[in-house]
Amino acid sequence: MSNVTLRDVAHAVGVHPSTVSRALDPKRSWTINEQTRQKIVQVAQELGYKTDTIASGLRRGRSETIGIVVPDLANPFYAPMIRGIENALEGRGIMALIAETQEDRERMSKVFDHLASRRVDGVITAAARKGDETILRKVSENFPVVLAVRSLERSGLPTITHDDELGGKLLAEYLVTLGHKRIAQLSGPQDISSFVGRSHGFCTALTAAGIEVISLDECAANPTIAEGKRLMQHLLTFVSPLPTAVFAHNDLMALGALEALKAAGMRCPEDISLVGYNDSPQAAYTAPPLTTVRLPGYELGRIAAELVVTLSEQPELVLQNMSLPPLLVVRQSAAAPRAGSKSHQ
Amino acid sequence: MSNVTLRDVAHAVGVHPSTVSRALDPKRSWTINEQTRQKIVQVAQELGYKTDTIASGLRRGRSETIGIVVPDLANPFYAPMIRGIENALEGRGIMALIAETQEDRERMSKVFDHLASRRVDGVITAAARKGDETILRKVSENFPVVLAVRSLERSGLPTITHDDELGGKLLAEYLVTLGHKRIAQLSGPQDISSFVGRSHGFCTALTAAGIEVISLDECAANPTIAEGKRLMQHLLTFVSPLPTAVFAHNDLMALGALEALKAAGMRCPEDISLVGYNDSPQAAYTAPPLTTVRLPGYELGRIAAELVVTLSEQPELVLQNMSLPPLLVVRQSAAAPRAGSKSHQ
DNA sequence: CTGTTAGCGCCTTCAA
DNA sequence: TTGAAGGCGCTAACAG
Repeated sequence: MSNVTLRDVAHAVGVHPSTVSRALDPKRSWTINEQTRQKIVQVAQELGYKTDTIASGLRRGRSETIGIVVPDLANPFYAPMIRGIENALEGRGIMALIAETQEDRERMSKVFDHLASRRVDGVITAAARKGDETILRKVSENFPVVLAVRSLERSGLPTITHDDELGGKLLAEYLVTLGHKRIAQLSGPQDISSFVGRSHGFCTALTAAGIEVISLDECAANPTIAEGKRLMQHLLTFVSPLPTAVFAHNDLMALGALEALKAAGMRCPEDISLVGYNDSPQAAYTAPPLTTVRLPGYELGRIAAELVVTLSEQPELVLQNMSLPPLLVVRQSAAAPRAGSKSHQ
Repeated sequence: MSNVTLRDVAHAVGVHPSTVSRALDPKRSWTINEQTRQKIVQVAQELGYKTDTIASGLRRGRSETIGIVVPDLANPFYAPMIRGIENALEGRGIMALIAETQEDRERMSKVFDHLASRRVDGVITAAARKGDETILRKVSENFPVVLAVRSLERSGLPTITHDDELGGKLLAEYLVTLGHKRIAQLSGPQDISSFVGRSHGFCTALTAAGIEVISLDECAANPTIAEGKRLMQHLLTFVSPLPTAVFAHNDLMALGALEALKAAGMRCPEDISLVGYNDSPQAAYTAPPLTTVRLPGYELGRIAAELVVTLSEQPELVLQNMSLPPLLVVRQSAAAPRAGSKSHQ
């Protein structure tokens, strides 16, 4: 039924397939007699003709497809970003192939193979980790690769990210303002730029305030709920006296930390204040609602999409990397330390 | 760099492209002399040859691509389902094009046009609403369309869903067991099968227990946080005496309802018990943690993916629809009604 | 303004 | 076991 081809339409109208092809392509339809064009359009419509993107792509060397690579589909933070990308794309008739690395380099490698084999016009990846430079650089010889959210030092790849350093600083200053003096952080994997940036901004700001951050001797293997929970348990067990405030490097880890807190009979923010990062869609609905930093995923997605499309059309273009500003979102998971807590010191 | 074609490999080895094509296809490589085959495989590897899925697809009439259509990417409930689908697909070298309808029929129509134009081998849609029958039936003449989560009466389309009726019943019985007698529901759109099923199972069970459900005169336009909030506000304003328990037709709506409750100074579950549906990833982390019904998204995704692949290979196959069982997940958003509340009666 | 020709990269005949 | 030929559906280049 959708096996209607250009030839069928051409035959029905009584013209050559090329003419149909031209008439149906906005960029070339002006070369066609207005009357013939209208007739072609009409007949095409009636017959239910739809351009075969595959065939067209083969001929033109473009697939009108871009890849989106995310670390973890279960992390709700990526939903807005994906949406931003798709919204930017749909107007251009481009569709997105979405794949997940699960923070595993081998998987990532396979994913990029698949995407390459499909001749995508470009890829946006939010899954870059230190050590991926070689793979990504090689891949980017075939099509533009845009780094989103996570950057990669000296990879030379165009990057749309977010000022994690400043975000960490905002959080630190906020906790200091509340009166906290014993402050810890639950670190995400240090081969991911975002977490390095957050950590650095956070620590620097606290040091400037004369406070030394309590960091565990361990980072999360992955920035997930499970790891957040594990690290918080670790902290509760081995750190004494306990901190009055904790910075979990993303909202997912904060959720896990919250769980550990509850399991240990500690209340948040009464006993320990907790802050996260990302302003994931669910951060406003946790118990207590999470104080966090907003990373504008939707906008970031839009921009990354526009960038990758531009690059796919003009590969030589060298564009400046872009960094979006963070926004502190104050909710209820952080409060002033109680006198009782303070006395621990 | 990845412009390595069959011809290049053939040239390098000194054989005909067909031979390379055969040697590299597991299903036909047995026709090839083992030595030549090994050499071809090796050279292909060295040159970095990757099958051009586009060209191959054009020739074979398969794109090794399937479409996933969801109503709302921001609904975290779909993440596990998408993951289930992708996991089932990746072993077969199939990739997924993901698109969102935002519960809008025109968008859905466009999405299917795009997918058809890309010659997908099949589509899994979780976005079906009453009235979509015509479009979907027509589309399914071109490639198999599998309905996931939401069914469509007399559409004749293969469906992997979940027993919403039973889910509603479980919730009703649980609330009755807790001692509730004044019970209301916040209904999702009634042109979506899931909500009809939930509502029906819920009401039937309550009627059997001699309780009449309080239903608002209005349903949610969409099953979203915003609509859940609006309906709960509506209920708090116009229903008197207030119910002691409320069933929000999905977790997102429950979140919104929770927000409205808080804004009105009511506590959950002390003043009003609340239950949701789906067991979305974040349901365990709300305040209070949400009592809900688990809809096994991951499994559902896997099954739907296997089904659509099977159908794409054997279109004539008629398979039975499948319905997965619900599971009541008791957390803390529902409790026995307080004496004070009861006295309202 | 429209038709002709050629070929994108692959795979499926058919022939050797 | 391998080669040759043809064409999937489309569009770019060249004629006319």
